[in-house]
Amino acid sequence: MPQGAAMRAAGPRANGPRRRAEEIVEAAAAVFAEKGYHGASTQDVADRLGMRQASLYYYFRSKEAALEQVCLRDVGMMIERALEVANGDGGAVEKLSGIVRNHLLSLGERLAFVRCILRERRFLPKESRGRINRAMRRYERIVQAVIESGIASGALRRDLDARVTTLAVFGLCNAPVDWLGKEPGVTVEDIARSFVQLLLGGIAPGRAGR
Amino acid sequence: MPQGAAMRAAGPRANGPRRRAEEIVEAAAAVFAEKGYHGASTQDVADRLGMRQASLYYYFRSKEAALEQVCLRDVGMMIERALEVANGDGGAVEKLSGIVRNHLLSLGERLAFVRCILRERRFLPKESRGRINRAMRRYERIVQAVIESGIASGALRRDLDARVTTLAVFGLCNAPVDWLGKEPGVTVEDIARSFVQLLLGGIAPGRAGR
Amino acid sequence: MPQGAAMRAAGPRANGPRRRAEEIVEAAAAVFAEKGYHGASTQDVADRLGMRQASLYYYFRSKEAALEQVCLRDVGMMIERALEVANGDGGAVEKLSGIVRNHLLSLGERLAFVRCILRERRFLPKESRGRINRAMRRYERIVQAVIESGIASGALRRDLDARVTTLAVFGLCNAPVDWLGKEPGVTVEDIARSFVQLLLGGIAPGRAGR
Amino acid sequence: MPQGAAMRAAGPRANGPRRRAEEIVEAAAAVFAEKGYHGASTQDVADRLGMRQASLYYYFRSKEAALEQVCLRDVGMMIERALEVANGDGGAVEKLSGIVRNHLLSLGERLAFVRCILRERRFLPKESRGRINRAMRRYERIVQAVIESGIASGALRRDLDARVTTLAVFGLCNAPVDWLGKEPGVTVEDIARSFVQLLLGGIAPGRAGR
DNA sequence: GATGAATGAGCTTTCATTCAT
DNA sequence: GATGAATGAAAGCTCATTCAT
Repeated sequence: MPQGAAMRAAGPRANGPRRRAEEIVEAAAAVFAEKGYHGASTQDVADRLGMRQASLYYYFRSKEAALEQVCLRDVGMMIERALEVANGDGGAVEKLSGIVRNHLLSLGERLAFVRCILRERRFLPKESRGRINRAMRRYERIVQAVIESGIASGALRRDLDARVTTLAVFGLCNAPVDWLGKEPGVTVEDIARSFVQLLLGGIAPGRAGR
Repeated sequence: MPQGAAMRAAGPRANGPRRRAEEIVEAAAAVFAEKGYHGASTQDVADRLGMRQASLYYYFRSKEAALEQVCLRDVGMMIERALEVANGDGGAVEKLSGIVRNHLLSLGERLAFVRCILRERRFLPKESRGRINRAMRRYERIVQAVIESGIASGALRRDLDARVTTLAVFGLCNAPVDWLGKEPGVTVEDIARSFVQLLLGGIAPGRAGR
Repeated sequence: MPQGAAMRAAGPRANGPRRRAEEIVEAAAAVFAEKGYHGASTQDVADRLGMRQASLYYYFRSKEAALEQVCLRDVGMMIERALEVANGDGGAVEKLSGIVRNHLLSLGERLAFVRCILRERRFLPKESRGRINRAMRRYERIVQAVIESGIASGALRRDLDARVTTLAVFGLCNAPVDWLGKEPGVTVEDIARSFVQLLLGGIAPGRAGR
Repeated sequence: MPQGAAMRAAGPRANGPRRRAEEIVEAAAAVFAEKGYHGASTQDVADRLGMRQASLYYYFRSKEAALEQVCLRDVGMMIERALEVANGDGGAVEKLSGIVRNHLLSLGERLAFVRCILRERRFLPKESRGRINRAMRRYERIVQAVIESGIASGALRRDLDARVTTLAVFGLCNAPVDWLGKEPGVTVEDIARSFVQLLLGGIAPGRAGR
């Protein structure tokens, strides 16, 4: 368990000053992911940091503001990774494989954050929720563009509905959020390999003349 | 609150006494699905029924008990439907198609309930959460058994990992919980057709000799 | 001290149900008057009633709402009394005397309320503050109209500025809010008599030809 | 809050060190007058100075100490002005006019301070409140002495109650604290003239033989 | 069956204050 | 002189729950 132990600061101030805010965002992500935004208290977050609850408010205007930070933290990075792949060389199949693999890698590395983005962002107030949603739609559009161009070029099956396919890809790739780490013997790499295999070829054996 | 006059709805009343409890479960499902279990108050549930908040406690011992009822309501039905298909005639491909279609139909009909089962059951206390989890695992096992027999019989690709494939099927089929009704022009039927198509054949065109 | 002792309810429920809200308004008035709105806590109000603090919120949406009730409670009555006099018989001098006397009587009877109206209403949110201010201005206008008609008729000195005179009358009549009950041997009746005497004749002896 | 860059105002700084404390007293007076002592935060005071909140504590031991400074600041000056007039030449009528005029002038010049003295001093702890109260009573006694001697000499009406008259004079003279600056077209000079006129002659026309 | 009244526990947030630097 | 960081205490408010009626 890479998170349970040893995170109590040595005294007040042990890391750089900018770092403290990030520590809080990380603790908030972990706590919100575990208990849900509304099920978690700011005290829970403080406990995880060995901090007094009131001190959190030195760094964040409100609990909501902390959730917003959590949700914004990695969205940008995931989009950039996807964009790089989408703008790189290779056909639609290679691109999609790359995007899926990257997505699952991010998910494995930053599970708490992704959980918050997917499940807790809806509790944000309208405005900041809008900001996250726009980012997510940008991400979706990148993937959908790859799929559309694949369909057009014949790299993907011509009878696909691009929109539903995009939603399906995301649904599939986000699913591990619910069970990652709980399925013994299943690593992110396993999942990535299996999902790519499944997405591209399906679960039925090759259909020669279809 | 001393708010003088009445508010009794004319409609809902006049049904049997057993029916009232079900109305409450339905209201709770809707409210918990919309606001999250912890984000919803019992007052929210009462409001939706034109009832006083204290009256809910005539029907339910606690908020948690209501959530448990919500989560248990349809799980049984979904399992039965899956079992029927699994025990019926046809190969693994047909069975899987049938199960996916049924699942999506249930999801479309009882969206609020499924949302609660998927997202809110984790807030139940250990014991009742265990009960739901056991039901879900029974459901999964039915599907996994179909997949395993399909792999064994060659109806499905032999290089699949049955466990991950099962998780993938569920991940895919549960995904619409997040966007059903928000994607204009996409019906449950569309989704079912697309998902079956995708699951079985993947998104890349047929690969003759693999 | 007509308020210090014996107000603890015998059990829960001892007075009528509508009465409870009024008791709270009265307690709030007393507490806000004594400690200032921001210096008083809802706990202080609850303590004075032998009630739990949370129970206040069964009757009032917020601390601010309680202050609003306090401020609105007697304003209407004071205006009505003034209107009655203003619309009654008699010259401007008699009317003004009557209004001053009534005002001081109200002030003596409902000291805590008047203190809140005068000192604490400014802490209300814009909207409800506006409501109180409008009532106060209506009150002022009644008095100013009497003064203006008095000046016009010659019942009052012709060289007066009606506006400043009105403000002066109110300033004088509200002043006892700061010391009523603290000046030994000075009753409301004394004050009323003295103020009328002063207002009408001033403190210098009669000036025959001015 | 980790807010990187500077905010030091170019203007205020560069004065002597003693001056800074006075700036703070002035800012505190303005803020306390506007929001009330308990409604104002030390942050509000710091904001008004472009200062960090913690820095205030270099100059003042506590918020209360700042209020005490505010309340003491001008009381002495007002008393001295009153004493000068009281000990000067002229009859009671002239002296009273002078005192009233001076009081209103002070009030106009130092509105925030006077507001705090009148409305906020009651929130001081016993001891320092006592100090202010003693000063106020000294002030009152000076005025009351003038009134008493005026009554004795016949310069003022013989049927007056000296105590109530003193309270009335103060009540009247302090009233503008509530509306000064909000009554369009009314200057301190107007008020002074009107109040003297009113106090001495009342609002009814001269009564020759009373 | 249903509700008005009440409450204990807990929540987010604010704030005056301290202190090392 | 001034400040960033932290904190204890308390505030207003919400909420699930209880209970007499």
